[in-house]
Amino acid sequence: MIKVLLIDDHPIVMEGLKNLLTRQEDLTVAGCFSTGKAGLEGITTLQPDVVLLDINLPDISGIEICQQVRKQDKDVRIIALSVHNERLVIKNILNSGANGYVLKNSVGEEIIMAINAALNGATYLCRATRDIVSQVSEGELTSIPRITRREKEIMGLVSKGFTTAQIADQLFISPHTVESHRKNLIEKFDVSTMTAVIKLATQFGLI
Amino acid sequence: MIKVLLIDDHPIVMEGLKNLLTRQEDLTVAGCFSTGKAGLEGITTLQPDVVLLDINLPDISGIEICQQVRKQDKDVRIIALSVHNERLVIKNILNSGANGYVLKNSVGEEIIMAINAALNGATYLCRATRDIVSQVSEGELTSIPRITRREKEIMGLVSKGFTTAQIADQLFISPHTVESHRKNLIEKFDVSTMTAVIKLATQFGLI
DNA sequence: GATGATATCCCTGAAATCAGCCATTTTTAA
DNA sequence: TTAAAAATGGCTGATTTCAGGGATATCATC
Repeated sequence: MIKVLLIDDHPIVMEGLKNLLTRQEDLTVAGCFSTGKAGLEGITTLQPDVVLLDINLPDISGIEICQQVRKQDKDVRIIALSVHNERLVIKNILNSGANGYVLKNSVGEEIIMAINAALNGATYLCRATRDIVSQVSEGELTSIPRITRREKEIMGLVSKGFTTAQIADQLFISPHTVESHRKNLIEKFDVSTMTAVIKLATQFGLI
Repeated sequence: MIKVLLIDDHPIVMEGLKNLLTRQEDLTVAGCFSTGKAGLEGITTLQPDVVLLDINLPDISGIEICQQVRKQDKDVRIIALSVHNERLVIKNILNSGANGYVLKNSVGEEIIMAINAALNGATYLCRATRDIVSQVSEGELTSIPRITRREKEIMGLVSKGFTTAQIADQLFISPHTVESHRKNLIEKFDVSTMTAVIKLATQFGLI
């Protein structure tokens, strides 16, 4: 019996996954967790064979969870779930040690296939994702950067339409400092404008 | 027996909803649709009592569906489902004639409560949403603007980091025209920068 | 104690955006 | 068919952002 663990903060999605998995005779749902922290502990204590992991979690990002699990040298198979079909996410989650990537708007069969592929040591990517990956040469894809608390704060204010000067006023810091954070963000995301930063950050659930 | 119709493009969410609803003895799932177009037809032919409607659909937005149903003078109850908890969305969906708003990360019981409230002629808002609405005076909330195809195209390119001149080149139009579109977008979204436009557009699934 | 990451601050000049106007043509809807 | 909406193009000037260099203080971790 293959033990599957679910990590997703949407109870309805969780319900759907549970329903889907329990229909499979060779699978059993070992545990369900709605936060990254609880999920990590669950992986340690329950020792599942496969983890279905939502990327956008309220506390820790799925990517970080992936990395932490891999650091612990566990050979559990991880299949990432996401609503977004973005190059950066795909590249990053796979680099973090995931064994599959399935969009939430894919059909249930795809998830079963992803689980089976992962168990066989393969990596399953849903159709739309596969196209993207094959289109792009590896070098083009960069990683989702690690963002500091202050940078997150700046992004939030920028995305609300505040200018550098206004943000500086609100945070009681110099406009120069805000400028520095902007520049760092543009560099970290490897883009050329803050608009692009905001789009990515919004998609990744960073703001 | 209360007939419920589901419109959502995520099969897993659909599965979860179906599972949740069939556990209720007084409810029956009359139909499931994954696109707005099919959903609208379903409402006409199946005459459900309640519709659970995802806001972010691939073809027509949930808000437009709401408006169209109301224009046809149907007294079906509509409960909006969304992952986002944004003022604009809430205001707009309620103005479009929805009888409830539930976030997808809320528990199943909330959806049942929303259905019951809607059937009693009440409007149910999940907790997080209620707070937002009560915080803000009606006047502060504006509407999600209607965006043209060209404007959508411009937003997409802006969000990728292209400058006005680069976009003009790509679309074989004058930079002045691109400027016009930018200005219209900023005005339509009632914000002061394109960064804010992009954040909202991303959240609303417009790009 | 050293190292690295974070947060703070400064400068200049080029490039881009935004605000405020207006006008024409084509397409769509009433 | 008439009116409204969309897409196109234009101008000026003020404001803002971006690129490119810096520097210093703090804090945690190793």
